[in-house]
Amino acid sequence: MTELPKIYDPSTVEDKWYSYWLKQKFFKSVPDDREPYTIVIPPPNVTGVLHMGHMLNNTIQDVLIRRARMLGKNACWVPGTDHASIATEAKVVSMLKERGISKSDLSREEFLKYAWEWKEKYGGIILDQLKKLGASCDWDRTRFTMEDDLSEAVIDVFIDLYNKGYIYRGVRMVNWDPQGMTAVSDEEVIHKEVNSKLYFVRYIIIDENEKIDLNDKDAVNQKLETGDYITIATVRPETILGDTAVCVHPDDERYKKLRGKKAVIPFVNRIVPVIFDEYITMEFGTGALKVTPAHDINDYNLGVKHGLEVIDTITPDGKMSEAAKFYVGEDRFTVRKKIAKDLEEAGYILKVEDYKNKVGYSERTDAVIEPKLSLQWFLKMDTISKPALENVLNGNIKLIPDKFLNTYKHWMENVHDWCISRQLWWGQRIPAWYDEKGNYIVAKTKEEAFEKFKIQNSAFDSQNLKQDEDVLDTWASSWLWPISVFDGFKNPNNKDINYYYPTNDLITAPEILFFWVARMIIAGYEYRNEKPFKNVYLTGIVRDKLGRKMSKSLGNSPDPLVLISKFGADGVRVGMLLCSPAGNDLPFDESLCEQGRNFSNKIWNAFRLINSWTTGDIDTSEKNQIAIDWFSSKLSAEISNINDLYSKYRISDALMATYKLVWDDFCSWYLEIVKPDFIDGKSLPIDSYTCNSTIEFLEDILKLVHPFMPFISEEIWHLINEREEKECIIISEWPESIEHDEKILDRFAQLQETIVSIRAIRNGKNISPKETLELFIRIEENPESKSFDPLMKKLCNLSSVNYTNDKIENAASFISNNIEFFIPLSGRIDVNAEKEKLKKEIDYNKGFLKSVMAKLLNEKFVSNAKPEIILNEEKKKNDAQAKIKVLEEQLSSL
RNA sequence: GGGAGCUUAGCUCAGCUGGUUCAGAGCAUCUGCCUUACAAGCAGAGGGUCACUGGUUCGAACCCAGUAGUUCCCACCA
Repeated sequence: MTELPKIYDPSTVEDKWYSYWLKQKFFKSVPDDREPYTIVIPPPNVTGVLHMGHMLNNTIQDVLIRRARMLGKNACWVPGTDHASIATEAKVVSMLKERGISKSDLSREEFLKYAWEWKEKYGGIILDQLKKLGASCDWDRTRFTMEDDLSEAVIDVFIDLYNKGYIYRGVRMVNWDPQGMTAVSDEEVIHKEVNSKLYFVRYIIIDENEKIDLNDKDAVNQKLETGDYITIATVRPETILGDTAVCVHPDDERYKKLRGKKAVIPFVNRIVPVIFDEYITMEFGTGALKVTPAHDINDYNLGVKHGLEVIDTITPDGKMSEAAKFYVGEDRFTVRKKIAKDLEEAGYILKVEDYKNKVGYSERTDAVIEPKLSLQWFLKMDTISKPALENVLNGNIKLIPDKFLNTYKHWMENVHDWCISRQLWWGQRIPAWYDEKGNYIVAKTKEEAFEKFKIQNSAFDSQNLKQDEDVLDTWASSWLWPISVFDGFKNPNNKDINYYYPTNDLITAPEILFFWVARMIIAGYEYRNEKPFKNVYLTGIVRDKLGRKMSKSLGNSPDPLVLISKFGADGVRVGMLLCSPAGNDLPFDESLCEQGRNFSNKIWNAFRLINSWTTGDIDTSEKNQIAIDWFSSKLSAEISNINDLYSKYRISDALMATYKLVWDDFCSWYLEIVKPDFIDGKSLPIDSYTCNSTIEFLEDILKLVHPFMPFISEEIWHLINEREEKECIIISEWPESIEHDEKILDRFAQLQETIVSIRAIRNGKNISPKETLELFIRIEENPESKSFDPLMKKLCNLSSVNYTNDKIENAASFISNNIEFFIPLSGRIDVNAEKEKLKKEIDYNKGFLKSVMAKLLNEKFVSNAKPEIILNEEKKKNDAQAKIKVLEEQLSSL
């Protein structure tokens, strides 16, 4: 018997077992005859560091993987990282900036060299951090979305989709991020409500052929004074520089007279047409709209419809362009203030109102998005997305929890074409090649492109084909992840993809349901004609105590590695899972990890107790036999309960059930019954049958605990016994639920109720736990009841258990299962207080009886309710009547 | 502007097709215990008008309608 510390110390244990598991290749998976169980990790950003969201997400994955492994499945968890084009490029740019290097000074190749250096240096950090958590990924399968094979898959898919007619190139209004200097997709724009100003600006109206000298201040003022103007409300006065029309509703009586007239753009003095369109909301603002086709999607559409000029007044980095003619080179927000002031001074502004509107922000850089016309690549979504909708709606792919079905459906039914090009360097470069005239061909290589050009035009001989400068959206590679990690593009019939695909569960955050999950499903059906996963488990968002999202800028996110060093990985895992039902936000608090750590310690000490026992040649007592029979049934019942919870993906509930099984049933009840007495400073020996049974129970319990707490379970597993090299809990068999005896469970539950009542009396009367008590039971002595006597004696510190036909005077009493119990307490009974207590109890039971009787006397109840319900009410009636009778007797005898 | 969800104990959440003493769990709180496995512990106790209002029903936390609060998603109203 080894001396074990009173407090479990995870620090040494965790690294030891993690490297042991690695050494034994327990995480490794290759196709075999077993049923596969597969998870592909949602690849974290290659530049990322582990945050609480990752912790939650990966803990859940590890729990599922470890349990599947124990269930005898071939568990395969594929790890990897995402190149995260815009986020990584931004990081590299700022890193270079610190070193005094500007991106614009570098060639594409030079920049990419720095970027790869950065990736090599920092790219693996997050995966190493996952190891600290205990993640049992098959590290030999680690993939990166920009490694050669995966990039090739992205390019091949692009070409394929282009050839199928799904990809097109077009001028579109895109969401332009002036800070990242790239287009971003609709999904990457976050709309926030902001306080703005609504400027009411007067536009002078003139007749079609009217000549007016707009530099003549007096002439202009006269126009404004005589009312020859239209007032237009705008929140973006700087876009006035790009106005090319004024628009009103054709039915608007106020503006009928404007037909055939022209408007003068203030300040710019450009003469533009007044157009009429039903798009206008007459009630909004003044019912008139200034049209800026280059900088607003609606205006753009109007422009297309009415053949308006497009003047692009804003540069890619958000400054006024040459075309704006004024304020050239100044930032758009500075110009907004300046032009407002200048217009005011020139008398064009009628009034300014406070106004709340929604403004789009870039998810990545938080810059205000500028709608901008540009030439981009798009993926047509309408037809390709159909199977992804159908197969989620029909339950072929399950969303957990299913409350996300509605939003999923809504999104998929209104899906927009996906802008897949990004004006960045870090990522897969678009395989389109241009000749000098700007004609292009989509092809994998320059040579292929050349050949294709030649097929179109045999005289083609341009040697200067240029590849598109843009790269593809990151999601254009991650949407292929479940297929590409198994090389399903390069080699679509390989052993791995055939075995592991479709994967089982995808664990991810609801925020990327559309970004990623939906698109993976689309790609799955397009390229494998099969779903990529069977279940999508959507985790909650980890928030702080104040309900705020954890973020770096708020500084409210604890460092997971610090938490692990404080509470142990097991403790943190339990802490994360304790209150995180699927789809619910998780208000994180360190105290949860503390609870997890305490649980580790509880298990540790249960083991310490068992470990301290010495066996002797003793018969098994009836008391111990009862405990063993009971716990055996209890364990079995709980295993099936826990299995059921897992099957419903109720992971926190499964954890809580495990927690209570260990803490309450095993430690507080079972061990307290069987542990040997302590006499003369020495623990008595225990019979070997009880000892062995207890160890078997402990082993099963450790197995149930293992998915949640891999380290401590493995540690104790090996402390129990010397084991073979590969005899580890991580690959042990998940315990089976054998048939259990409900009667044993019921009888023990009754016993527990009695014991709690006795302890309550002791506590209520302030009697020291050391003082023994006598118990009288008012029934005929019988063997079944008597068998519990030693057990009650031990757990309640009783000196004797007696059976009696009479009432006991001067005793505290209680009723349990319609049996009266007495504990003589001469001199410590307050008769009045007892009377009060009894009266209260009688009142309660009478009230209860009354409500039961009301039901039973109600004809409609008797005729409508199901027979078993009525029977139950009858039983309730009888029980209540019996109880009242006993209580009244007691009261009268006092 | 449209849509979806949520509201149960101080906190975080269970509560399956309306019916068992159904109002629950964990944590926190309070009381008493340093009882040789564990004070990171043991034993016990107190906490709730199930958001509000009405309806359906013999019976409602659960079904229906409305109201309020809250969260999320979608959307091009200047």
